[in-house]
Amino acid sequence: MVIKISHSEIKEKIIAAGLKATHQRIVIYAALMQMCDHPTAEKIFETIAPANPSISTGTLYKTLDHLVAVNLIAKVKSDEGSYRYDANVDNHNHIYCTNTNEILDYEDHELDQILEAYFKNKKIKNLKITDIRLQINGERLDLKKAISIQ
Amino acid sequence: MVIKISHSEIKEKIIAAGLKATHQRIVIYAALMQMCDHPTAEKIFETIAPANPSISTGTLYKTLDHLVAVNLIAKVKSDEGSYRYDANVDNHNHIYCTNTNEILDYEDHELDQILEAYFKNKKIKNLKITDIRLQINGERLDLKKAISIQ
DNA sequence: TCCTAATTAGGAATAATTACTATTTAGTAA
DNA sequence: TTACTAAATAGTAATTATTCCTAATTAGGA
Ligand SMILES: [Mn+2]
Ligand SMILES: [Mn+2]
Ligand SMILES: [Zn+2]
Ligand SMILES: [Zn+2]
Repeated sequence: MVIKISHSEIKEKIIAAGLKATHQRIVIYAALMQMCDHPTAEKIFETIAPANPSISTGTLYKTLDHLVAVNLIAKVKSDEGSYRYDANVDNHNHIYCTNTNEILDYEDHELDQILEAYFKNKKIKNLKITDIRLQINGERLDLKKAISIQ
Repeated sequence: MVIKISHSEIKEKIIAAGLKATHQRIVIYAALMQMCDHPTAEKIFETIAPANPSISTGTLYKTLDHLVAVNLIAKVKSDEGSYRYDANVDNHNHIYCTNTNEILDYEDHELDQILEAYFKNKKIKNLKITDIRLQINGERLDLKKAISIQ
């Protein structure tokens, strides 16, 4: 999902999260918001580099860490070597496409409620559950068509 | 869960999976079976190295890949930089402990059935679901005590 | 405007993994 | 048993993703 949001709104979100709204942070956060495919750090770098050739990879990684720390973005595990990032921090699940390496969002309020209800009773001793995420692994059948939730 | 299995049974499992049962593969697979904490490649290396000083990291990684490919073991994503491995390939979920970096098994047949039933109706267009895994993230409260499912 | 801590650029260093290549081995067939 | 061959391995170099380092710059408050 592409999130349509103005430059100044991004600035405000960064400040509200307790960070200085530097040019680098705004650029990186704005770029990730436009990218709906859970990009790697490298992909984000390639996206912002043409217009911002002076932003270094050191800054990119540190900025991504900062944004994760204040919960403006999320770090997503992947099956390849590198992590991927997500501008959507609302509770949602991911579809991992094993043949295309796509990571797609799967939002399903009904399922969230089922799981919430289930784990309300099913206590795990000595563990405070912070969140529960579903990882749906599968194969995209027709590579010419997109995957879509009915 | 520690899987109690004899050396020759391991050998047979490797052959049944279509691989040559070499000393290296038997040692690596046997080691992982004894380790219930989803170890990293490095941890496995440290475990086998004293008794098998000639097994190289190249062989270890290639062997782990082979065992994953034939579905004798599973590669498990982690929040730190390295992957972790699991001798249990039966469908089960993982508890990720954010403060201790433990990865624990969470087996729950009742939950499996709920999810299976749910996704039987909820079709996702153009996707063949291969499996659905739950990632339970949480914090271990008392570091002196273990986490246990009630 | 001045000050200072925070941030950044640029690049070196590290960690995990993969790639490479010469040597060894397992399994098969003569 | 021996010979053969493809597969596997050891040892190590290379690569990839990420982190670390340090001097310079900057943001934002006094
Ligand atoms: Mn998303
Ligand atoms: Mn296990
Ligand atoms: Zn997402
Ligand atoms: Zn497991």
